[in-house]
Amino acid sequence: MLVDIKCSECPVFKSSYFSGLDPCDLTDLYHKKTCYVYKKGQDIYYEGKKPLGIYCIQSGKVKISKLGIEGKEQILRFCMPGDLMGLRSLIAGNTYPDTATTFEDSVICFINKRKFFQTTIRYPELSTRIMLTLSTLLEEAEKKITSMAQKPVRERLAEALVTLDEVFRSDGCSSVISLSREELANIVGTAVETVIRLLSEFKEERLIGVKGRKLLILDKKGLQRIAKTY
Amino acid sequence: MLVDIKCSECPVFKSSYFSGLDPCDLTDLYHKKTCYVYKKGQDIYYEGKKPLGIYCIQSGKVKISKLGIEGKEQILRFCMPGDLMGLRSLIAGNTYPDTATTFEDSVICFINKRKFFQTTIRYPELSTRIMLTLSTLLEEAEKKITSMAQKPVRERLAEALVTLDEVFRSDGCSSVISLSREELANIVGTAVETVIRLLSEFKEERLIGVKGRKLLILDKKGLQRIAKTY
DNA sequence: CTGAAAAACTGATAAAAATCATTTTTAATT
DNA sequence: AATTAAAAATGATTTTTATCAGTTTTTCAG
Repeated sequence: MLVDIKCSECPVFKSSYFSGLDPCDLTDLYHKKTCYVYKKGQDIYYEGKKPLGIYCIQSGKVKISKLGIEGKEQILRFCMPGDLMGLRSLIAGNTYPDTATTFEDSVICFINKRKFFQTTIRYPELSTRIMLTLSTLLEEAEKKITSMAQKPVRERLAEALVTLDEVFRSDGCSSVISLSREELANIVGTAVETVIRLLSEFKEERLIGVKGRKLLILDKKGLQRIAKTY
Repeated sequence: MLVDIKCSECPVFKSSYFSGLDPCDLTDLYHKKTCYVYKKGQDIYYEGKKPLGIYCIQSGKVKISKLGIEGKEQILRFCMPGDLMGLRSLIAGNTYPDTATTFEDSVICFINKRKFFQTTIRYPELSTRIMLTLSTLLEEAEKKITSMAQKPVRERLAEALVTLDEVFRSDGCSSVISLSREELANIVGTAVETVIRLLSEFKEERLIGVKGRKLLILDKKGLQRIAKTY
């Protein structure tokens, strides 16, 4: 598979952070970046590691998680093609506070720190976009804090399924969510058994379909009603 | 009380976002800003309102909260002198996703959108600092999500007390935390009665002192041990 | 295709936390 | 200083959720 393509020919280029660069800078970026192919389940970076640059997802999906009490995984969010990963730590100059793991086979480009900052300085609209991204992530995080603080597990699980549906949907068709029960528990903040019991309830209520590990959202409106996300 | 002082003479100037501005821009900023005096408990902005600029705290403390299920308050964080408030929404161009309420009598300056962006564009290091602030807030928020998901109430309350101690400490002396039990519950995500019972336990264990509404941290290390924040 | 390991599921029980009802204390106001 | 409203505290009870122990199903390497 050809992965080391020109940025201008990248499937995510139009909607990417770099769409505003002029051809010359774009060619330069292409020469400086490095493309890597990752198998499902591989770490791109991990908690405590020093950032050397940023990662841009060409294809695939990535899980961002954090270690909590006694090494228990807390899943924070998912990154999709076109997303930059590791922005935060690169900017703050800290080690990564979380771990990025591919969720399926993925192609991810690496741009080193110096090159990235050079480009950022030249393109103020890139800075603006980064601020926008950080702002959006922060708003989502604070919404999640509120859910965690105030909603019971059933509501949080419904909320998570609705969010996942949006993340995993390809085209218009209803998406298939393929996460282990444990991963669902690590998103919602509950025990695996509780997730299993609640999924059975949702299935009983014809809100979801269950086919082995794969979940199918059947009644998104119904789940949203349970989740109380208006 | 004289509040409409020159930015360069502001008590928080040295450590402020604007410390890098040259004298000319600083004078201009001073002429464009507006100072307001707020009584304790007043809203500076509220959820759903459109941002018209940003707020810079000259003196006082501000509580940032969000409405959750059935209007229940979720307290997200506190802002201190020198902090900018409302950055996020101004950048994202959205209505405020949260409410800022003074926690004590405060003096807060307002800088309108246009002026602020003019300045930001002229000073790349200001953009960088904003990105840094947003990054830090995001990291803290994601840490809090993990706590909410994985820690029992007792640990979360201990954690909140340690954080509050750092927020409210003036100089080196141990700080006095003056929040209602309900507000503590709205930080931690629990019921008021649970907070009351746990505070009694902490008092019993000589971790805190209770004098009416005022709490005194007696054994920060001990609380950190309970909170499991190493 | 088969067997072992992992994941999913089920039921019983325990623990944590919320809710409800009531009393006591504190703070604010006249 | 007395009055009153709000906040804090306490006890009993219920609900929610976690934990434990065991069974069934699925997945995947050989």
